[in-house]
Amino acid sequence: MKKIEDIIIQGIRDALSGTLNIVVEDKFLALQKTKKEFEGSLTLVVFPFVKQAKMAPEKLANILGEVLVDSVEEIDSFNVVKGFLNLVISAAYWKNALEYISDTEQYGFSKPNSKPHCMVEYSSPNTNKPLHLGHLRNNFLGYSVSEIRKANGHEVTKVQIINDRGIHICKSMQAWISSGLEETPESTGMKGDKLVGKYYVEFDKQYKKEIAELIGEGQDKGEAERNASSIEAARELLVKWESKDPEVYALWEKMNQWVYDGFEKTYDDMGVDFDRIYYESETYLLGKSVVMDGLASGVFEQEDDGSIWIDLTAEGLDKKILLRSDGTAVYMTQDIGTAIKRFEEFPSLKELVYIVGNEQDYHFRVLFLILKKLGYVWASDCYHLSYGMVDLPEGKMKSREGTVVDADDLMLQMSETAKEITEELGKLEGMEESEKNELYRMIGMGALKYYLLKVDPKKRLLFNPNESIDFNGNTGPFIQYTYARMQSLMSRYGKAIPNVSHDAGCNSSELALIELLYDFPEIISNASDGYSPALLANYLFSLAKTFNSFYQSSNIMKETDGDIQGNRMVLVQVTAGVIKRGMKLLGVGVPDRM
RNA sequence: GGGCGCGUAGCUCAGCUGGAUAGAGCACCUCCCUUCUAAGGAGGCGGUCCUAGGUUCGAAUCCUAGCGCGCUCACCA
Repeated sequence: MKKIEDIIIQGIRDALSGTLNIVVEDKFLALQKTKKEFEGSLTLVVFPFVKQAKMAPEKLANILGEVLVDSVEEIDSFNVVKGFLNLVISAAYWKNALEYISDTEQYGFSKPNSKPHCMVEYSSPNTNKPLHLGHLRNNFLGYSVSEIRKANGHEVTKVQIINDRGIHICKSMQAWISSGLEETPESTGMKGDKLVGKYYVEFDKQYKKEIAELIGEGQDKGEAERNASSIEAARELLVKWESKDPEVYALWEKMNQWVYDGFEKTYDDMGVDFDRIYYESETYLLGKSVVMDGLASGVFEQEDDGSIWIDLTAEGLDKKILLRSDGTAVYMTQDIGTAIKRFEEFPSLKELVYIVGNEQDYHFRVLFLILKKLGYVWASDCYHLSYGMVDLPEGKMKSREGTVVDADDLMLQMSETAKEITEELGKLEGMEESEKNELYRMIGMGALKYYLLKVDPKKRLLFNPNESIDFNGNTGPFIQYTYARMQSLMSRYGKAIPNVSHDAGCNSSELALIELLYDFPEIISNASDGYSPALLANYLFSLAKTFNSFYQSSNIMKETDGDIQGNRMVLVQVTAGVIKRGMKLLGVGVPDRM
């Protein structure tokens, strides 16, 4: 189906070159949506070429309008306000559009795997702590960005990297050992990640205590932090781990496994998945060897103490360490190795997207620059989707102050809230208990995911745990509710949805809905190119709102004209389809009733 | 201090590569369930778009400076 914008632009171009005998640059020939308070669907701003036309804006707009109405079949009428030419598109065109939408399978989506292969890295947790609210935003974003890109035709590989080695996990190990309790998830009934996290907290407590004691004995802060016996023990574990001391390695494997088991449950609850998992312990050695190669080729330089650096001062950045003097790897080392490994493993890869918080902006600038300097041409295909931190009303989440919002707790709480609200409304008569529970989860998770996804990823996000999350207004449940209403209409209608009738008239609320549905493909494309589930979320909200308005103003079941009723049912069906598939891209399910 | 980012209604946010009287949701106030699910709809109240300059026919949007906030500049991750 030919896009109305293209038809009109062509018409305008013809009118300009014909009647007015001027040629206008393409960039000025952009149509915009007509503002609500004016009549029409699309608007041309004529200011940019009044000079060329040597005419007052209004006169020019009127002339163009008249020519367009005559020459372009799809334009019914026009009106001019100052230099704005508002065009009214014929109902016939919109009915054709509706028919096209209704007849098009997977309307709005592009052919699978028709666009470049893209890898999306998200989640990327450390293995010493359970997942929290920040991870939720990360995971929901990563999943949704991936699904949106798929819908837009990209081949997508979802990956995560697990920071499974390093001093952090050694801290948990050290606290576990020194407790002497031999606690396991089985013996305590705790989720594995929670148990390991508990020991991380305990380590920190003990460590702080020792520091205070050492300071009391007259050491300065830096000394005390270095000399505390627990950190020395943890450091020793790390050294032993690197030399693959069997006992330490076994404990490391055991405790990491506990964490993985715990994470798996959390990922399952989140509804996210991965095609490939990378472990830092598997990639840091490659990183190290690449750094050594870079040293040999002169990209990097070595200090007297043996540490290896890159000097980026010429690029306006600083010097960055790539390998410690004792030869051990830093974060950057393994990230270099991991990126290379990925492009080797997937030769078709055309893009690597990192979903990582904006606190690491600098890290990724440096990483991409290093890869470029090392001569990897794909360095420019790497993109850091830098999302804003999730803040609480009192500021950052701080584990020390116990303000970290745990992912498992929050998800559970959302389902419970959904249950309370649903029971209060009491609309689930006759539904099975298990079905109800599934619904509560769907609504609770819908609220949570939508809440975290509706904001532009790049912006910081404020989360107020007390006010929690709304179920009214611009929310997931609002959209789910609208969908449930549509399902109710479909079952009430009780017969097959007919084809679009071209004879039936269209009221304004129907037209508004068709026009929005018409935008869906462009929204998918924009959300994909801009890595922004928020664009899709806000679109779905306005679609739901527009539907509700239509629902309220145009009674369907009571409509006596069969053609009109049929067209309305087509609208219901098509809107439901767009909402369902759109929400799925956000990772949110929609219920048949609620 | 250097670098990066942000500052729109009481609150949370939309406003894409400049376009009309700056929009939603929440909160507050009016109406609308003997009518397809009121988790809904219709309307009202509410804004010097941080400030000051500049570019432009036109600036919330682009440029410069200032103010405020955040992140970052580790042999941490």
